Amino acid sequence: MRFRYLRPEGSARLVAVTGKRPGARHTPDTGVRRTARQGAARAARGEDRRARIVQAALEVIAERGYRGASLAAVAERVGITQQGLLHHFPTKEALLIATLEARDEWDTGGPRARGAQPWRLDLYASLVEYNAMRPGIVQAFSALLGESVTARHPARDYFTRRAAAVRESLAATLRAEFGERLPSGLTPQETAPLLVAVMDGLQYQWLLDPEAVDMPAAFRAFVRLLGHDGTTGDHPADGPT
Amino acid sequence: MRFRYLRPEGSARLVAVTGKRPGARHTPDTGVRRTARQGAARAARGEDRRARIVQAALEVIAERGYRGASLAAVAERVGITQQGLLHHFPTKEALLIATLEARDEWDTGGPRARGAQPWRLDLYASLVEYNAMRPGIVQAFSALLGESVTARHPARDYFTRRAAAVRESLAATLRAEFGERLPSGLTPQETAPLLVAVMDGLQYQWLLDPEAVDMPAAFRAFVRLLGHDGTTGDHPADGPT
DNA sequence: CCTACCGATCGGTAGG
DNA sequence: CCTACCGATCGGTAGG
Repeated sequence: MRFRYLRPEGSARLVAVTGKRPGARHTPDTGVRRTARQGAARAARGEDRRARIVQAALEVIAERGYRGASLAAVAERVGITQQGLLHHFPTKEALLIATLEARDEWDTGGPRARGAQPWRLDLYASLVEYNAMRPGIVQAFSALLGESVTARHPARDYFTRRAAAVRESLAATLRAEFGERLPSGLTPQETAPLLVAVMDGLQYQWLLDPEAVDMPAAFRAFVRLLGHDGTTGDHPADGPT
Repeated sequence: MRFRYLRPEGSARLVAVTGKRPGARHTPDTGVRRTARQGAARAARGEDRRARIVQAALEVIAERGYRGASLAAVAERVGITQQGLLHHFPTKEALLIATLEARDEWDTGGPRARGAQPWRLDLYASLVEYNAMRPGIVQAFSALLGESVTARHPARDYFTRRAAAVRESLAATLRAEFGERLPSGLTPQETAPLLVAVMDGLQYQWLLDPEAVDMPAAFRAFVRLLGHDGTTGDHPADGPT
């Protein structure tokens, strides 16, 4: 499986552009004292390489899960050796952590700011719609969430904290929009875990059978359900997102 | 982790009771012509052994997922060799299939009858409550569901079909209870995938943080949400299950 | 970031 | 030809 949303350019192409072939020794500046300019360029190349490794790790995790993902497969996809990979990420677990952190940065448009104001509810609907356009990332994180409930999984703590944080953020969002009681009669505290469950659960149904499940539409239906107070008629239209 | 809900008796105990020690050769009936009675007892012992292997497989899958589960670990837990295990289940995948089928039998009290009438909605609430008492099984199947979205996973087809079947059954249940439009305004077809998502999604939150998430209460809140028509007051009590 | 490796363990099969 | 296993080991691959 390929994830074009994850790879704007093929790694083989990029290697060709930089004039670097797999198997070639690094540029022959050995023994030459490095200038500041060279150091900066080297650091930038390292950053780029790490980002491409994380992308490749996401792809391999999507295909085989974390336990099934070999460092060799990730390295091959990037076009480096396994030991080259271990230069940037000293252990498999370190690579996983970097991969988990990368998603948070994509989702929030940067490292999550401390004390950031809670999202509005329609921002979650937008996120679900966005996710429907990047099945590779959804697949990787759904596989990781599933694995994370097994014993001593390195992503367990991440998903536990994340779920709690999203529940809290959602409860605050619901409280801001509806107060202490939603039109449906539920409290924000009761509703938040249901919203998280719907988001996670719909992803599995959608990944397994995209034809059968319209994930964004189903999520919007759930949001409608939350706001429905029984007085807006029997046949509500698609309503505001 | 131990699953006392999965193992009413310890396997080591059972071995002692039957007077069979691991490593002992089979009973010395070699060279003696088998009677029909001996054949029947032998077959019964085979059935029991297969059931215990499936239980052990569920435990190991709960701990390590399917890809991480080794046949050796399953065999060790049963107290037989890996080759003894492969006598009963010729491949790892055959063992997985047997494990998946076993859950359906437990959940429905036997192999699912053809054309069985749809469950009532409160039967699903009971199932969620029952599941809260057997975290091991929930953990195994949550891990499998997560893995199943990865490439060429042997349980993918099972989970795809199962989700579709449960959606259909739930839609029929909702149609029988509410007709073509629920009090909330949603249709049975819109609601069914949300119910499946809530059941699956709540399991992950509950497994990761049982203190933070009351799975049965959350599911009951969702069922209330479905039946709520905006006219039952602002503070509905826990309501009928 | 390479070649050259390690201790161990994988799913599955051999003959008896 | 069946069942219920055994001790030993196959060719490959895992993370590091």
